[in-house]
Order: sequence, then C-alpha cells, then structure tokens
Amino acid sequence: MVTTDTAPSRPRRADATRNRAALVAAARRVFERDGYVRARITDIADEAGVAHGSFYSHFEGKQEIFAAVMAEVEEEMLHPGPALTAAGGDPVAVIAAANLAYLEAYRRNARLMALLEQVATVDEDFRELRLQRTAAFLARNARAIRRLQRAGLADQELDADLASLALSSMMSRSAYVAFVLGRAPGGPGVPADIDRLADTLTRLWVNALRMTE
Amino acid sequence: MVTTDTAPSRPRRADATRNRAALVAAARRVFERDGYVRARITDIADEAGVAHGSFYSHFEGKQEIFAAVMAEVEEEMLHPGPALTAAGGDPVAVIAAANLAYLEAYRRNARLMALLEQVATVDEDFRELRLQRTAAFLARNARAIRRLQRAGLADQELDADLASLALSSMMSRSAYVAFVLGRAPGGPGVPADIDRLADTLTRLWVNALRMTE
Amino acid sequence: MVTTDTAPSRPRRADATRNRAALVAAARRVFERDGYVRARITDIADEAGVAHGSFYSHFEGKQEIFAAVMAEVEEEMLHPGPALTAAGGDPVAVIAAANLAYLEAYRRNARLMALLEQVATVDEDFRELRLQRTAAFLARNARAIRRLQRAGLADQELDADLASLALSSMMSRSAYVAFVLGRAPGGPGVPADIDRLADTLTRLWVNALRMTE
Amino acid sequence: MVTTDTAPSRPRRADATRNRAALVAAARRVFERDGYVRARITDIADEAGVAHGSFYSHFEGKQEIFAAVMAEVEEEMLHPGPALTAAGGDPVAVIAAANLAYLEAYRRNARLMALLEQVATVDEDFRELRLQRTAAFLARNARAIRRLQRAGLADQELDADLASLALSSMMSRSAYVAFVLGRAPGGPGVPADIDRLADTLTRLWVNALRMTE
DNA sequence: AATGAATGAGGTTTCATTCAT
DNA sequence: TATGAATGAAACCTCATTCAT
Repeated sequence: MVTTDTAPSRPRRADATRNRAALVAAARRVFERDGYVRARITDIADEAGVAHGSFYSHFEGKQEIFAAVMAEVEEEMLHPGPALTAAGGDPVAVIAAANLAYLEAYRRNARLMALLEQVATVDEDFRELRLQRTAAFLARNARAIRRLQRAGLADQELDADLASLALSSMMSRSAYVAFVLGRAPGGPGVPADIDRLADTLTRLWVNALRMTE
Repeated sequence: MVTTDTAPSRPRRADATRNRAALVAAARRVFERDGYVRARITDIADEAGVAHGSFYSHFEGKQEIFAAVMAEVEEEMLHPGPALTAAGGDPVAVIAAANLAYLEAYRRNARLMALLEQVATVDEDFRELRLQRTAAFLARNARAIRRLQRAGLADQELDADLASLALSSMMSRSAYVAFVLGRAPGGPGVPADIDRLADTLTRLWVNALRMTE
Repeated sequence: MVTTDTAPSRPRRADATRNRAALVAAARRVFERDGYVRARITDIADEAGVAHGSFYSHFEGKQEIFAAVMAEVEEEMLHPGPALTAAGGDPVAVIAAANLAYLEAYRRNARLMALLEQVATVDEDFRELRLQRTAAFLARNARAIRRLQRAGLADQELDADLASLALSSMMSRSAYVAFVLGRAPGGPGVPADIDRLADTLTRLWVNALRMTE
Repeated sequence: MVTTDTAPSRPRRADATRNRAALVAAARRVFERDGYVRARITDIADEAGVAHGSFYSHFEGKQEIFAAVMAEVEEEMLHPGPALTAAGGDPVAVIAAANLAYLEAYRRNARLMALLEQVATVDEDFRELRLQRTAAFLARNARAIRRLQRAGLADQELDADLASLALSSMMSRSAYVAFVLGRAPGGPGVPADIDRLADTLTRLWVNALRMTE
C-alpha cells in the first residue's frame, strides 16, 4: 500500500495531530466507561497518555471533546450500508432494509447513543443538538408516510406527522431498550436476535400503516 | 431530670415530620428546576428553609431523597382514573382509554419522568429500578397482546414479546418527545392536542395488531 | 480580670467568630510577608489553622479579606492621638502636631500602607478606594490652606488646590520613602529619627505657605 | 567546521533583531494595557506576532523584557530638553525649568512610571533599581540645596537631606497623582494645565527654601 | 533562531458530609 | 433532632517554560 507518509507537511504538526486523535479516542473510551457526568478531563488525558495541559491545546472543555467524539459517531451512524439502496421498488423491502440498517447502526454505537441521551439531559447545547436530530428524523419519516398515503399505499386516516412521531419513537426507543438496557427484560434475549426484532418492527410498520391492503 | 417517655417524646416529632416534608417538597422543586445532576443538597436544604445538617437526619444523600420524591410521583402515575375500567367489553375502547390515561399521567409528571430518565443514566440503582418498571410495563402489554392473539383478535404472526417491546416503546417515547422535548418538532403542536395524539397512537396500535379484521 | 466569657451567646457562633478573626489576622501576616499578589488563599488558611474551605465561609476571595484587613488598619490610621487637639490656637503648632501624628500613624502601618499602594496598582476596586482617600486628604488640606489665606497667614498667590496637591504629596511620599523604602537612601537614617523628619516637614510647610511673615 | 566569524554569522541576525524589537514594542503595549502582574508572556508574544518559544530566545522572562522596556523609557526621561541649560544664572529660573522639564517627561511616560512603581512593589530586583534612582534623585537635590545654603540663598536651618527627601517627594508624587491618578481629585483638572502646576511647585520650592529673602 | 505544541506544577473554588453545641 | 460552621477531597484550568523539528 502506498501512503503519503513521506510528505513532511509542517514540523511539529505530527505530534499535534497524534495527540488530538489520542484524546478523542481516549475520551470515547472514558465516556463509554464512566458516562459523561463522571468522566474527568484528568482521566481522559491520562488515558491518552498526554499531559493535562495538552488537553486544553485542543479542546475548551468536556463539552467540546464530547462533540468531537459524537462527530465521529455521526459518520458511523450515517453509513447505512449497501442494503438500503439495493431494496429496489418494493416499499416494504425498503422499510425492512432501513429498519435493519438502523438497528445495526444503533447496536454498533449503543453506548454512545445512550451517552448522547444522558448528555442531552444535562447540557443545554446538546439538548438542542439532539432535538434537531430528532426533528430531522421525524420529518424524514413523515415525508415517507405522506408519499405512501398519496400513492394509496398507507392508511389515509392517519395524521402523517403524528404517525411519524409514534413510529419513529417506536424505532429509537426499541433500539434503546434492546441494546442499551441490555436485553428486553422479561422477554427473549433481544440483542442476540437483531433480525427477529427488525422483522417484528417492520411488520408493525407495515401493519400500522395498513400497507398490506 | 427524669421525664415520662410516653408523652414528651413526640413534641420534637412535629419538627421532624415538618422538616422531612419540607425537604421532599423542596427537592422536587429543585430537581425539576436544575435536574438531578446539578441539584445540590445545599440548595434543597435552603429551599426547604432547613439547616444543611438537618438534611442528613432524614436522608442519606441525594439518591435517597430522590427516591422519596419518586415515591410520591409513583402514586400519581398509578392512578389511571376510572375511564379504564369503565371501558367495558370493547378491546379497542380499552386500548384507547389506557393510552389516553397514560398520556395524561405522563403529561402531568413530564418533568419528573424526564428526571427519572436522567437519573437512570447516571445512577446504577435507579437504572435497576427503571429497568424493572419497564419490564413490568412490557410484560403487562405482552400479556394483553397474547390474550388478543388467543382470542383471534390480533395478528398471530407477531412475536408478542417483541411487539410489546415495540409498542410500549412507541407509547413511552412518543410521550417523552411530545411532553418533554416540548413539542413534536417539525410537526403540529402536539402537547396542545393530547387527544389527537392519543387517537393516532390508538389507531396505530389497532392497525399494528390487525385488530380490525 | 473579669470577662464576659460566660455569656453563651449562640451555639457554634463562637467558632465562627474565632475563625474569622484568625483568618483576618493570618491574612495580615501573610500579606505583609508576601505582598498581595503572591499571597495565596491556601497560605492564609494554613496560617490561620483553618481548613481551606472555611475561608470561603467568611470571604469571597482574596479581595474581600484584604478589604477586611484594611478596615482594621483604617481605624488605627484614624486615631490621631491627643496631641492634635491640644495644639491650641497656634496654627504652626497645629500643623506640627498633625504632621507628627501622620508620620507616627504611617510608621505604625507602613507595611500595609505600602500594600494598599500595591493593591491599588493591581485591583480596580482598590484603585478607586485609594483615589477617594487621596481626594479626601487633598480636600481637607486645601480647605486648611484657604483658611490660612483668608486669615492673611498664607501666601495669597498660591492656588490652594494645587498647593494642597503638592504639600499633601510631600507628606505621603516622604513617609513612604522613609518608612517603606526603609531609610532615606544616601541620607541620614530617617526612620530612626521621626521627630527630625517631622520638624523639617513642618518647617517646609510653614515656609512654603509663607506663614512666618 | 570552522567558519569565519565575521561575515556569515549575520544573515539570521535580521530575523532576530526584528523579533526582539517587536517583542519589546509589544511588551510595552501589553504592560501599559494590563500592568506588569497581569501581563502574560503569551500575550506579549501574540501581540508581537511571534511564536511563544521565540520569546525565550531573547529574554529569560517577564522581568528581563520589562527591564528592556524601561531602558527605552530611561532615555526619554533623561533628555531634559535644552531649556534647563539655557536658564542662565538665575537659580529660581533653573528650578522652574527643571520642574517643568520633570513634569513634562513624567507626563509623557506616565503609564510606564506607574508601571515601574507597581513592579517595584512586586519584584525585589526592581525595588532595588527604583531605590537607587530615588537615591540619586535625592542626592542631586540635596547637593543643590546645600549649594544654595552655602550661597546664602536658602534657609540655613533646614537639614538639606531631609529637605531634599521632602521636596523630591513633593515633585514625584504630585506628578504621579496628577498624571497617573488622572486628575487631582477634588481640584482643578491638573493634567490639562501642566504650566500652572509647574508654577505652583516652583513657588513652593522657592518659598520652602526661603530663596526670596 | 523560529516555531508552536507539550508539559505539569500550582492555586482556586465547590460542596457533600461531619460534628459540637 | 436542629443548627450551621468546619472540613477537606476533588477537579478544573492557566500559563511559564521546555524542546523536537
């Protein structure tokens, strides 16, 4: 493999980049382990093998490095994998693919999704961020539902916005309960069987929208 | 000096009872205002008009007084109102009544429900508590779904436990988004119209379980 | 000796008073030793034999405890001793008495006067305070000069305000140089001979205002 | 490798000289703006548009660059202008000229004079420096007074050293109050009228030494 | 010499908890 | 039990100084 490693770029910039990356990686680990509230800058720096002071060369505080961590997660969440696009013309297949992709992405980043949830309850700025994401998610689903209604493929009686709220909630919360709370308590070992959960959710979507008739 | 134990031991109890109550009430206010993490014992005592030291005569710490606050809320959440029982034989009506009751209770205690959510992300013990509640909620709904399936009133293909997980999630998260996040963003002013939300949720339940056929 | 030690006053208030006093006394020592800028809250608390945290039960910060120290000094500076009033009708004797009293008070609190000077260069609030004191001092001397001018006892050509500025400056700075800088460098051991300094200053006042003619 | 010391060593000197000058100029600005204590090496380097590390190529620390700044001021303070020498034989005219020159020089560098005052309260080395200057100033004035006394032009009763202390103090402190504290508080706008202040000071000198008789 | 990131000692402040009265 | 000051463990953040490039 050929890399541009030889390029000298700028003198000390190498250390800087390395340290910044080390801090973000360490922060991710510490946040996952201790939660946002209990995580200490000290620990993040230690974990990164970096002096405390160096932290402040790169981030203003806990908030900022958390944002950096979430930015990384963001990307991971946004790569739905090829399945979604390959779904072809069948609307049910599209939903099934989207649901499975969502669950898989959620499972991959479960700890950090839970974290964002926590941070949103504690920090005003992240509350806002999470709100915007939720809104975007709801809007997208509402659009999809309206499209199906217009095509005569979904229950016309439903208020698309409220249905989107409800079904989006079903998705996100189910994933949260399944992957963060660890297992569906009192039920089957859900996390072990992501496909069955995805199937059920898809069937519920389809039923709920009355796409079958 | 010798006193007769029977009578004079009570007088101080008046102060004690009063202070305890004042602390719980103050704690509720402070928790709602500042959230669990930021709430300080100091503030709770101040808000209650009680010396800091007195706090520890009644509670071991923040955790314990929070439990006391939640115990109060518990009762409010558990009084479903008469509607539910009066629903008679119609299963759809039962679901509709239960859903409305749930939303109303949630709305009444939205701040504290959000709080419990927050605390669960921060405190191991409350995580457990919340888990148990969630499990109970899921179990109850799973039982109901199975009953309907057995009666031929619900989609037999559905895994009752997973369906319960999904539909229960839909309920709790929708309520959270609507009443805690303030308004369904990008949609109609949901909180203003609890009845429409309840109707939509009920319709989705009914559709999802295919109770209409 | 009889004291009111027996008076119980309020329960724990005794400790509080004692600690506050200990902190102020300790602060005075630390400030005199290290100067305002280098003095550390830590050292003040240690020197007072009090926990760091207790400092903040009594003062908001370094600024505030410094103000408390200066308030004590204030009183000492304001007790001119009996000499001043006993001066009788002779204006020269009044000036002589006032000058001596000023020098003695200054010498007694030399370290802290120097300190105030330092703090004024560093802290906006104290700059203001010092300014007001200086203004009061100038105004008082300007009034005295005008009185003498009106009585035909002082050079009518002099601008009373500017003369006050000049002569007041002469007093305060001479005291500073003599008692703070330690000794009049290149001259006689001034601090050892406060009376000769007072005599010279008085003679200069009298000459400068032409009170002798 | 052996190099000829004469020529090739200079090329880099261009950067060096430029940076050193930039740092001194920046330091002056920062010191005037923030005072010695609050001024940060960081800010000086930033203000000079130079890397932090470069600072230490030229100076050992804040102390040293402050000395460099003061060395510049020194020169400005020491150029009395031609007026002084032109005063001719009249002693009063000499004093008047010297006083005006002093006030003008002080006003020109008021900020930095105040700064030196501040630094002297904080830093042992500069305390010493300031002391020496003061001593030199006092000694010069004491010599002048003795000369006048010997010539029968000044009050023989005065202790020349103490009189020098007093009158020198009058000059320096009046200038400080007028130009640093901003205005003679409670009096006329002194800084606006440097000539009247100079006249008054001169008249007070003349009177104080009884040069008129 | 210039660069600019790394280092880490150091001081402030907060607040849960204790404890003598 | 109430009181409220004392306690002291944390944790944060700053900034002078170093150092590899």
